[in-house]
Amino acid sequence: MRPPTIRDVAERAGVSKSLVSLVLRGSQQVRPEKRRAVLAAVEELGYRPNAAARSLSERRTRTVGVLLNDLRNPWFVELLDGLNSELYASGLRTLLADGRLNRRLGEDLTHTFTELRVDGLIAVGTLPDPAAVRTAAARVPTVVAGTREPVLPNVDIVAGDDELGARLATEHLIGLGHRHIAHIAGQGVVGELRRRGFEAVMREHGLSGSATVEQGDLTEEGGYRATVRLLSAPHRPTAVFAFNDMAGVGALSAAEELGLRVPGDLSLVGYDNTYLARLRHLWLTTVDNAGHDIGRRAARRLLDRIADPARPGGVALTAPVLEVRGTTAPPRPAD
Amino acid sequence: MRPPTIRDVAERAGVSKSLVSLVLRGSQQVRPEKRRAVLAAVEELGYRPNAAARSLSERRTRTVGVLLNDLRNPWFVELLDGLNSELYASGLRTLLADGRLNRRLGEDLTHTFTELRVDGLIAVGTLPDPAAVRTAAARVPTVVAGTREPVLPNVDIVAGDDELGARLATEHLIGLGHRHIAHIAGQGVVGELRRRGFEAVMREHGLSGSATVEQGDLTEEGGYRATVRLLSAPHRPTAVFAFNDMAGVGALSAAEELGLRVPGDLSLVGYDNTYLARLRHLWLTTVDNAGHDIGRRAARRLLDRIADPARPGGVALTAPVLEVRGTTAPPRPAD
DNA sequence: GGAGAGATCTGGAACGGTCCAAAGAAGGGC
DNA sequence: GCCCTTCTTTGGACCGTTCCAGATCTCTCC
Repeated sequence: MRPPTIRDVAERAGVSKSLVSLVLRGSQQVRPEKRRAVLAAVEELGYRPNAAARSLSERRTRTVGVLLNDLRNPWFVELLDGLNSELYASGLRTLLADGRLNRRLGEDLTHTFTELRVDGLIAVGTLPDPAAVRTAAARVPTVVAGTREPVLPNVDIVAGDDELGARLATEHLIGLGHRHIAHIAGQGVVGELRRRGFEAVMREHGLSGSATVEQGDLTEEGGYRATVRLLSAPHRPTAVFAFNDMAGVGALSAAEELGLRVPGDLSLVGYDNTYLARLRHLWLTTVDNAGHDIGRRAARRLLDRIADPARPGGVALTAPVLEVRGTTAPPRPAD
Repeated sequence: MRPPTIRDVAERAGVSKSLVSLVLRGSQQVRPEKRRAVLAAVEELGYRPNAAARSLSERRTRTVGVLLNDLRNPWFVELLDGLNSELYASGLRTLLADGRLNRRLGEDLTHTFTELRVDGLIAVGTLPDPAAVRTAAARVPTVVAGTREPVLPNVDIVAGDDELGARLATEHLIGLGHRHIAHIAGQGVVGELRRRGFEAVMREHGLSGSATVEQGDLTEEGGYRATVRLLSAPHRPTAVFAFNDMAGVGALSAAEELGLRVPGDLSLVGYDNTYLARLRHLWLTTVDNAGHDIGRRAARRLLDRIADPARPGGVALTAPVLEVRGTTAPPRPAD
């Protein structure tokens, strides 16, 4: 009971397998009656082409591998959405691998992708093993999306302008009248860039002295802990700019627990404008990092790179936009 | 500049391609020195087997297709996680397709999977096009996870016991002393089952008269709207059991906006125990639906079905557990 | 009626693996 | 030294497509 092959179809339609192949690939050089005969046979047998055989022969898979850091991070999912839609429109399917899940395996996921001979590779976010991306990029057209590293010879980078985003958030808080502002920092290059933007703006306004940076991580828990530390310090900040929305929500909880009202006693800005920030009950002021757009641009870059693998790599930054919601306000006049 | 093939490796190692194949598949029948020579050649050439060629010849792909409803739903992601880990352990890789994204395409995703000749198929959640699952299931071993339909001849179903979960939530509220309880209903079979569980328990306690059902959907927005309607009615409920956590969070927002305190003035229960419910700032009492566990069980079912495609389909339900957090309390005595 | 030009159609060689039957090598017993 | 058995190794068929060179058909024109 094997699935029918192109030969079965040919036999049924009374033509050669080559003609079936022509029909299926939409050739114009086929007489209408033969075309109909072939299509009828396809229908009757329920024939489906075998993708493995096709890609073996064509030497390409029309498939792009996506190496993702963490599916639980809503921002990545949004990026993925943009990526998918653009790639799909170009007839490429997408193969997803979550690196977090298989962290132990390290390089293994790129191994899988190279064995599958994917036509391209997209690395989303900071990955556990940058070396794996390097070796993969030597074989397959590769684009890095949503982060700024690793920087590699023939690899494009598509990301948000994190430094600018951090500047927007900080300027907003200063504009409201805040002076003593804290930043909950993230990890990796992205964390570094956002911190740098924060510090630069504080410096420009002569507020370096009242700028605090507390290390957190990408989770709610990390944001919570960092905020507890910040708010128990002798001279507490009146505003907190968190590395991302998750950390921002953690900060919200900490403030509440310590009896501070947001935004009355404490202003709060997140980052990414995930659906978390849009939940009415949180309604977090945040920086919109345009995940969907970044995904689409990464896809287009990859298509260009597949067409011309040797083209020099470049960095494309998307400008983020501040999204003001309910967690920011001027500080208490008494302050 | 083609990637090296098994023949290149054979030539370099001074053996036949068959021997290379044997070494790579771990045969014990190879003399150690030859094995070493082959492995050295593999290393030097950077050889990677071609998955397409292999699956063409082996007539299987060691790949499972996962048809997902919506990656934005955290519960599905958790299920996926369980699925992945179990399948990976059995040497199967996972191919993910988000049906929501490609809704217009309808059956197209199962088409893709059948063309790829995946060894198995997992349909997660209520899918836009159940007919597509039916036709796919006729060709490929299939398991439905996280929902109760479609019921098909040779298809297993692995899901949470939604009716039981709803009963737990309702019993909890009644146990706290609530009498007038509302349910925000979801869509599809799952919505139906949870509503049924709610209504059954209310009836058993002679509270049918004070049970209200308001239609919502799976989103925060839907939960918000439904709750606004519920709370503006003349005889407002003292507790709300929402179809899922998202809707529960919407309800939380609505209550707050109308000046009701949770859980003081209104108790609230969600469903799924997603990370949303675990956010300290929300701290939602909810029903843990064991997504990870369901994923693993679905994977095991699929493995069994791949081994014996003709085995009769069955339904495996996981018992959910109530997770009491901060949004439920006894009603105001005055009530 | 035949040549020439297109339009259609076909056989067979890839593509890169797996697997099987059989060849070759090595060891054991007489 | 020879035959038999057990290990190792190998050539070649096959998996289901695509693609190319050439075969065959159909027309048109002289």
